[in-house]
Amino acid sequence: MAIKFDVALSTSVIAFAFNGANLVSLVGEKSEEPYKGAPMLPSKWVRANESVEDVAKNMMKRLLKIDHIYLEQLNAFARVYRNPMGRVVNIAYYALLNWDEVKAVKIPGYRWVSLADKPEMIFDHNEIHDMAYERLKRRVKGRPIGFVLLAKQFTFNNIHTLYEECLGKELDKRNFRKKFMRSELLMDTTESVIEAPGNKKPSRLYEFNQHKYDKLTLKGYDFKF
Amino acid sequence: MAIKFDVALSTSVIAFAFNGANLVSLVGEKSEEPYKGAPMLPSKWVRANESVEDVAKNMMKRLLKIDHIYLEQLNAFARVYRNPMGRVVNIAYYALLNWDEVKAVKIPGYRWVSLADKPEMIFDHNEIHDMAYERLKRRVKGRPIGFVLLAKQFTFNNIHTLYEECLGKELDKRNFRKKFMRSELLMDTTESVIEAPGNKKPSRLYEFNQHKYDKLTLKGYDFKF
DNA sequence: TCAAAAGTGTTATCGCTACACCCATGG
DNA sequence: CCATGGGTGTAGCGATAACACTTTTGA
Repeated sequence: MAIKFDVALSTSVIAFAFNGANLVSLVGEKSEEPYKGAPMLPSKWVRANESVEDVAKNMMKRLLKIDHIYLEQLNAFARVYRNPMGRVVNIAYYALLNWDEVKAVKIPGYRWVSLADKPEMIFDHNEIHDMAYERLKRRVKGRPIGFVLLAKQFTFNNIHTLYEECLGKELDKRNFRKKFMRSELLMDTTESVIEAPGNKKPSRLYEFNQHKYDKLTLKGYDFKF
Repeated sequence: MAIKFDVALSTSVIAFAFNGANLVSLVGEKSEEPYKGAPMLPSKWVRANESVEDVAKNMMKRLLKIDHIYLEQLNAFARVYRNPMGRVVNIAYYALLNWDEVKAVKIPGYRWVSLADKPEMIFDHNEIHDMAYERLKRRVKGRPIGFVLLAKQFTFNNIHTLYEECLGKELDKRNFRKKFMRSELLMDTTESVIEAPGNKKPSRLYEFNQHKYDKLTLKGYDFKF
């Protein structure tokens, strides 16, 4: 049977970041008709001679002015009629970003939205986004991804809130700290900060232990909260 | 930017079954040049108006003469040069099959191989297969998939061996039984069989509890062996 | 009656959960 | 000196892991 090169290829990226209080994701808008101006995930066409992952990576790097990004394939979305213009296979990635690196960047037509404020998007992009969030929730349990999402130094509150956000439920402060400390992923620094303007007592700052982190990432461990 | 419909689409399926002693998977061979006769995963081209999942499903149904199959998307394989004939995006699925339903079917050019005997395959099919096996290992822990792989009735030995095979390690007989029983997924039947020709004492047969199974599948539980 | 596989309990340890108060600091 | 969030410990319980002998049956 002869090959028929009659399908178009696109890629979308669901980029998550954590702004200290909420998980946020990047939403763009369509620049052309049809649906011009409608919310959509950051997406790009992929040509026959381009690597899908590279296209996705470069799109994000250009948008966010960063030179490194954590990307993972989410799924291929390939329903026949997902795009009214023709058969488009979308290979979607999900990305985790460090908020400090991206919060200052202003990109016309793009904005960070919390999960609660996520707008209706075109095509099957809502579905893609939902799947990415589900994946994130699972990943949080299986890998110490917190460190990708947090700044180099962070308070215990930061990481505690992050986990609560990702899992969508409250976690006991003491138990959480104990478990995390047992993992030896955190290193105490001697520094501390006043997190919020009104706060009185400063919080200690932590860094993460890259060595331990690499070992755990490799093995794929099990944090069960 | 105008859409370019210049990519070809294919699908491959990694079909696992459990023959009572080993996990096996289905390997075919290429029917045309180049690489005619070379081992490959069961695969099909997908036309612009076809659903990828349907093509995958129907391929397996026709091959194995079954009318239902458990299928799950594994990943999209899309490297530019994965196929020397041109840009082919492969959306791969992994399937779990009941050995009793498929063992008798003889398909020219296809054979079941144990993981140890898996041959070198064309393109990136080795990589696809490896990823499928990794997925299976994770799924075994997270869901009671054993029931998809086993016949309607099975001995405790069957399910014990299956889990050992999937996880690639030995599991204590008594602890395994206790844990599995606690889950209430198994129902004792009054029947028993002589498993192997030489065996003396017959083994009790179990069925699984569909009701409990559905609830657990839904929740996505946690079997930690 | 023997060989072979089936089937069964106990104990020590570890991790999880639930829960409430003191501490340090800036205002 | 007080208000605010930061930081800490313990006890009970349930799950896990390690471990070896008895039972049933066919030959």
